[in-house]
Amino acid sequence: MAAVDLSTHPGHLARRLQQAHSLLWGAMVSEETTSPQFAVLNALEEKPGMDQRTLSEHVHLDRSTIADLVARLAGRELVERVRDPMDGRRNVLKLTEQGSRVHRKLVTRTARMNRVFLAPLDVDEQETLLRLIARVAGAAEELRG
Amino acid sequence: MAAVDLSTHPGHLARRLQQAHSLLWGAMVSEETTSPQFAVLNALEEKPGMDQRTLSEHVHLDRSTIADLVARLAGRELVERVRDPMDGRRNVLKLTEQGSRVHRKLVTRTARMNRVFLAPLDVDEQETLLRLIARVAGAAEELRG
DNA sequence: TCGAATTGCTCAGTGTGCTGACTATTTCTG
DNA sequence: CAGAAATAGTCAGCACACTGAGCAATTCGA
Repeated sequence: MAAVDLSTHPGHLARRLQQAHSLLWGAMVSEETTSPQFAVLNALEEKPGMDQRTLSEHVHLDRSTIADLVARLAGRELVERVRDPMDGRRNVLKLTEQGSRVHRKLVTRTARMNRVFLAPLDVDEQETLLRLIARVAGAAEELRG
Repeated sequence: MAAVDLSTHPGHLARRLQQAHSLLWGAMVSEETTSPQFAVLNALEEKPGMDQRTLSEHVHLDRSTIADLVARLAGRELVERVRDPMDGRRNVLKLTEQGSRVHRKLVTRTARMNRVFLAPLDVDEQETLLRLIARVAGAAEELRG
């Protein structure tokens, strides 16, 4: 059977998009703190005191991945992770002073990076792209909740 | 500083899109053969005899990742990898009989899966989404070639 | 032609991300 | 209230994906 054109395959394109993004992230935002790590810092800035399961739902990562990721952030003392005295199963998470500082710094940089990343498109197209991706991803996430 | 809305961040959306895709891939296409592996099989179906560097450019993965990936495919005897007698640096790659069979089977399944994946959008929107992603990813890839 | 640069691959190390199995704790139910 | 079910987290194992370092083979240039 003949080979297919991968540029019509959303999965392949999604991977390329993410790959391109992480390259630019390393150059323009941070080499130490990755994009998923930023997502975690951002979620904890918004809602301090979350446990890991709640956090994993917020940033759309599973519990194992969150555990690793939080452990790294805790190791760098950007996140504080303590056992909930009310419920011994939960880890309660919040940003440290330093974590908050890092988050603040990255917010400005990611804004700048996103502009550069989307620069090949005009403003209407940028809005369309984000909306369409969100619809497809959202629909798929809903299927398996 | 206040937290930002990650749903306006293309990197975060790209990750979610890819994650949703790989979930559906596992359910509708294959549990053994991943989407990047399919990309490799597809490239080798189109151009047998490629070396790993050329392959890595075709599927937009770096040499190390390709090496791992090809090793796994070779282990499953879907790909044949032999040292080029003309140029002792190169590995010459091609599909085995079995690799070709697997590719053929997955082509039909991925087509079906892509339809389901993009079903939340109408046909115009689907075309737009693919085109916009390709433009952003392509532009970024060009920057660092 | 011989040394230097280039090229292709491999390897170690790190991070992301999943599944499935296991542990500990809490909650629910008879 | 005791046993069962549900919940939160951890751990092992696998795959993807990158960087940077190193090795072997080829090609280029003085």
